[in-house]
Amino acid sequence: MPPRFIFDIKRTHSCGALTKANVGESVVLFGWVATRRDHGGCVFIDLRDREGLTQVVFEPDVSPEAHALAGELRHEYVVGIRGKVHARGAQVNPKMKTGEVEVKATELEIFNRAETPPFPMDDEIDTAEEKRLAHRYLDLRRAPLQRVLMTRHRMNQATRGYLSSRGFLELETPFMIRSTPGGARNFLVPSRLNPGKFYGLAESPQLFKQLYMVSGFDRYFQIVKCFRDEDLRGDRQPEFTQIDLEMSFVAEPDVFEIIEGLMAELFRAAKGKELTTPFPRMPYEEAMDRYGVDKPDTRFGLELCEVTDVVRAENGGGVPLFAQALEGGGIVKALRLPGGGGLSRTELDGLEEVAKSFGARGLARAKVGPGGEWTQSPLAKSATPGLRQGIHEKTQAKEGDVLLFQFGKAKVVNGVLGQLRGSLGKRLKLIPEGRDDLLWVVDFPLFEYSDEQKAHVAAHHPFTSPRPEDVEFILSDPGRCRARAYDLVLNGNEVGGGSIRIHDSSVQAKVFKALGISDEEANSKFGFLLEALRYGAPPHGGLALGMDRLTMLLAGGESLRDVIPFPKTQKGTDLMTGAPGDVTEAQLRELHVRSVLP
RNA sequence: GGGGUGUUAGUUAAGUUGGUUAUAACGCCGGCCUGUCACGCCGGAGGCCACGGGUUCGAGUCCCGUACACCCCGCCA
Repeated sequence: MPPRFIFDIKRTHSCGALTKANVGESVVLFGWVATRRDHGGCVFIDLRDREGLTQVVFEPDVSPEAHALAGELRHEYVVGIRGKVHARGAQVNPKMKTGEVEVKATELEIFNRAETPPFPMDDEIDTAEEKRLAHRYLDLRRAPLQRVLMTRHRMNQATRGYLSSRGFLELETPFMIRSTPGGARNFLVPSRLNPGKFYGLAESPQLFKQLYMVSGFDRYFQIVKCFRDEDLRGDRQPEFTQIDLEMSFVAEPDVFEIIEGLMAELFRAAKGKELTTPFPRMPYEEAMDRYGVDKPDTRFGLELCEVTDVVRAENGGGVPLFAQALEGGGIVKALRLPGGGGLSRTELDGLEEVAKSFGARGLARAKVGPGGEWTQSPLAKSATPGLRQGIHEKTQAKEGDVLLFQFGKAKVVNGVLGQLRGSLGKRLKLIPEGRDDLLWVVDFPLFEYSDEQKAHVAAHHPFTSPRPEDVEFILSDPGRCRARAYDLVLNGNEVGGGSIRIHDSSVQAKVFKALGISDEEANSKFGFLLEALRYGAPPHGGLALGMDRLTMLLAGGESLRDVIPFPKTQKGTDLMTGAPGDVTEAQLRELHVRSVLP
């Protein structure tokens, strides 16, 4: 029996490995046919594996058998070849990593033929994402996706290496846990053994990592899946991965130092870039004031400017809408576009549409003329000279600028202008290429008032420690309490968040009370935590990084779907497997579950 | 839950004021070709115009609904 590929003839190189140094060697390559160029007399193929491409030539005078069989090759056939490495001489292809050499095949085996793929396995394709997701295993053959997943591997390895070296233990936590109130909606898993009862899939390992601290493990980390049954976005998937960690006997600077070191490792692993540490820190209030968001993109200016004082000093400045906003306890803010006077009316109308899409009722604006007058503005007629001058001073507006205004409730004003600023940054190309800005946003409020629930809710989560000096206000004036919480922001994206936790059961009980969770409910749902905190819990805190989002930002990608191997669509379906799918009546009966369709 | 965009060969797109047989490129199939690497040349096949209604003498085109995908708001402690 002749020698057989795989069994007797082993692979000697990857398809990305051969160089001039290998000329003259006999090599064995396995891989996929990326392209074929059949000249009749001789046949070229580019053979592909995850490491790259190598040109293989079949010539009748080298091996008539291999040449004949090569005529049958098509895209994506899986083959093994043996042959000798030759220098290409004058035929070098500078576009290929292996372009200085080629392999003249003496033997060819077709391991598997392939149907014509629904789309090409090229680097750049314009095939609809829907089609790519339906055949994700083919999409993943493409080099850009392979590169992303290799980057992800390096990031995972860097995380494990770095955190282990800093004394963290990689410990696991359960996915199937008790469903908890508040926060993200849980996916529910019916319990066959306990009729009518359900597990919730963990939205994060939060409580378990705190319990590890109570147990004395001191430092924990995990690269862990989390599950949230909320509506999807380009940057939100129902199951996603966090780098989760927790530390005992620490305050904020200790967590920051560890994370800054980790981020430096991740940037190095992902794209070989060196970061400057420590990262700047910005209070939440300042972020909202200057940028209108709690995750500011500091790579460009275009900061918001509050002009409420000016309006008040001018008694409304002749603008009834401004005056009304103030009477209602609202604020007035402006966004100055330097040189925005060059924008056409249509372009400005376009901006108004953008603002409206973010929830604005309109977008008052004014072009600043040579004498400081306002033109093309609904405010131009009524605004007093004092108002204009005051606003110009505050915003440093000059001739040729455009001022955009929002007024009313601070939340809406900041929301609209903040999002408008972000969209203008991209649209006007204000973001310097290659720049990465990392910063900590600190001093978040402990509670936020929810209009919908007519109650205070935890701004971060209910286990976040208040600042010690604010503990006395937890029940009397919750809005005043600041939290020991912090977010890590990269280029305007929240990539991580965490806090110093409550390690005192009486403080924890107060927070539950402020959140409107009764003693009974707290004991029933979080009794184990309150109890654990009574048995000697160390001061502790930690943070979780959004691994997918981080990979997207570091490896490049428009959406999380570009960095998750098998992602869900916006409706949470898997176009390849058809999940979620039907189940049988028998399965439901066994689970004591009945489905009631809308 | 709300708003927007889209759906035409395997893929990406074109398709005029509603009017004969729905185009093109790439891919695919067959033939030719010994230096290509976006190989080339010749020939060919391939369509429930997303689905369901409606208007009309006539619908890919107009109207209504549905499905799916994507983007945004709400939501995501």
